[in-house]
Parts: sequence; structure tokens; C-alpha cells
Amino acid sequence: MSRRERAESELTLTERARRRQLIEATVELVADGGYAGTSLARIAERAGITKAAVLYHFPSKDAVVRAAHEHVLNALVAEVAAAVEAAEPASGPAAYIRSMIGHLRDHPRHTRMITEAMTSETAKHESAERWRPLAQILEAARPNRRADLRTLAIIISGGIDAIVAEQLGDPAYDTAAAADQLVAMVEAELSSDGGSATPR
Amino acid sequence: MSRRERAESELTLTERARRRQLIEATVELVADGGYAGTSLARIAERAGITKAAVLYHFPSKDAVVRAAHEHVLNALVAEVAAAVEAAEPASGPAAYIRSMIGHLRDHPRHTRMITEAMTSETAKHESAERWRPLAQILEAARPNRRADLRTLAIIISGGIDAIVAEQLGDPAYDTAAAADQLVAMVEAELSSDGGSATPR
DNA sequence: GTCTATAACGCGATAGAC
DNA sequence: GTCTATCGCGTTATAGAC
Repeated sequence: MSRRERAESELTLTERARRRQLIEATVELVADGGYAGTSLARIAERAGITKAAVLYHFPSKDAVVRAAHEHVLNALVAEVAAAVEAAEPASGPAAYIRSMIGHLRDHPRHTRMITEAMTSETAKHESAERWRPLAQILEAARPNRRADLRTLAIIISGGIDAIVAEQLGDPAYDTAAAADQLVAMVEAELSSDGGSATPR
Repeated sequence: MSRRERAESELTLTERARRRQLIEATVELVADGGYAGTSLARIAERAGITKAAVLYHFPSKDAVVRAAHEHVLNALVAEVAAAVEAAEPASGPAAYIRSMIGHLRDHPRHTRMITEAMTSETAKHESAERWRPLAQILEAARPNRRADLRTLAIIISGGIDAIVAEQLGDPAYDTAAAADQLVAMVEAELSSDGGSATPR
């Protein structure tokens, strides 16, 4: 197998540093230029090296962008998972919502990178199943609930995205208050008996 | 002024037909190729003419894409506005949610086009204020409510987007039931006294 | 191990024939 | 009014010098 596939622990310190540097440059470029506006030349320029040098450390431009995407995504899920695990099951949904909104508010460039990746060509068909972990957290908070937790999780995820997007366009927008409002709606929904509110 | 800026009523019938044809081709290409994957050559190919001919009818590629975007957006707001105006004020939010989800479900290519346009470079800073019409509908449904209707409108919009996106990835997903669940959550929130649920 | 030079291609847009 | 031919630029990726 090629050296590109070795475990990270086997990489030299200088190569790990280079990769980190390239990933950070890529995150910034994608954040305020979009995926399409991010070229090898600009990545190389920002990192202070040449295009060919970039392609020495990564096999292709797509690989650089993919690595950058994984980097920011890992940071997000690590923080949210820690917050949820530190909370009681009943307040798991609130911890999920508040920590995710907080993380995205604190790292706006990561946010742009993540949303860009979701729309992009490369990761077109992987987006599914994002709702599943949240549905499990909801289930743990309310084991006996009958209503559709998948749809509830989808609505919550969409609400979080929209709140964060609004803050991206209007930095004065109070995401903490918005998070509280979303938490209140979710807890009210979880307290209802679910389903009987929408007889068909 | 150039002929490009004449009113649509002054265009010849053949030119109007050509523009329609080009817009339809562009909607399809953007829908399943993304903005970046849509080139003048492909638009021309799908319409059966040449690149130069496309640029005769529109001043630039961006103008074609912008026209296509406006086309699908106008269709959406026309249907939603009609549904909301046909409903009692109290059921305005429900009409908004159901008609928008229904329209996007019925026109998946329009959906992709709209989401693509929101992310794209061209329309970067125009996205704001989307929540405002919905906030007015919410206000009309519940004039005395104290809580933050802007945030509620943002959450609803995000929920709608997420439901539609889920259906895009999983055609078996029941958007009508999801719409019902979202409507129930919103009506419950509007019935509460708003704000007292999240004392700070 | 890293860089220079360049290949090979697709892009949007234009000039000018017809 | 529509087409052919082409320009000039930016792109990813590679070959080979050092």
C-alpha cells in the first residue's frame, strides 16, 4: 500500500505539521470562498508553499478538502458527545442543542465549512442518518414516547442549522436565547403524549 | 438602455420561448450537478444550441442561473402566498408549513435549485430576512403573543428545510406526517404564554 | 523530500462570418 | 438573429530537476 494510507502515528512530525497547516488553510479558504472558490493554488499560497508541494502531502485537492471537513466535524461531534454524556438522560436533548449551537457559534469558519461540505458534490449521498444519534438521545430522555422521534430529530437539526445560519448573517442575533426557545419547544413536545395532538 | 433590460412583454414570442427553454435546462442541470457543475457548454448542449447562442439571449452565465433561480422561487412564493391568503389567520402558519413542504416535495428539482442558490457565491449576502414573512403570519395568528417570533420563524424554516432534505434523500419519508408534527409543535408553542417557559 | 516547469484541459466570453 | 472559431485565463495534476 502507498504511504498515503499509513496510520497517523507513523507519520513524521514534520509531515503531521504540514498536514495540519494545509488543513487549517483549507478550512479558512472554504469558509469564505466556498468549495468551488477554493483552488490548489490558493491553498498553497496561504500555506506559503507551491501547488505541487500540496499534492505531495495529499494525493489530490479533494483529499485535502475531505481531510479538512473531517477535522472540523470531529471537533464538533467530540464536544457535543462530551456535553451529552455529562448530562442526565432527561436533559440530554437540551445539552445536545445548546452545545451544538454554542460550538457552531464559537467556530463560524467551521460552520461554513460544514454546511459547504453538506451541499458539495463530493459528499452528496452521505448526508443521510444525521438524525439518528439525536433520535437516540430523545429516546433516552423519554423512553415511553409514542410519536415519531425521527421527524422530531430532523426538525431539531434543521432548527439548529437555521439558528446558526441566522447568527452567521447577523452577529448580533442572540443564539443562546434562540437555543432556549428551541429547547422549550422540544421539551413541551416530549411532555405531550405525542401523536394524539395530530389525529388524522 | 440595452435590449436586455426591456420589459418581458416587449420580448418576441420566439425569444420568450428560448428563454424558457434555457431556464428549464438550467434548472435541471443545477438540480443534479450543482452550481459549480453547471457550465455554459452543458446548458447549450441540453438546449440543443451553442454556447454563443446562450450568451446571445442572456448577457452571462450568471444571468441565466439567476433567471432560473428567480423562476423557481416565484413559483414557490406564489403557491405559498395563495395558500396562506386562502386560510383563516389562525391557521395561516399551518397553511404556510403544509403548502411549502408540499410544493418542495412535488418539485424536487426546484428544491435543489433553491438550496444551491442559497449557498452559492452569487447570492451570498441576500439570504437574510427570509424569516420575516413567516413571522408576520405567526403574528397574525397570535397577535398577543410575547415570545420571539423571529426565532420561532427561523426554527420553523429550518425544520421545513430539513424535512424536505430528508425526503430528497429518502423518497419513502412521509413529509405530510412530518408537516403535521411540525404544525402541532408550532401551534403548541403559540398556545403557550411564551417566554415564561424559559425564564432566565 | 521538495520545488520548477509544464502538460492537458475546461471554462466564460468575444469577434466576426453569414 | 444565430453560428464558427478562437482567445485568454485558471484549473488539477504530472514529469523531472535538484
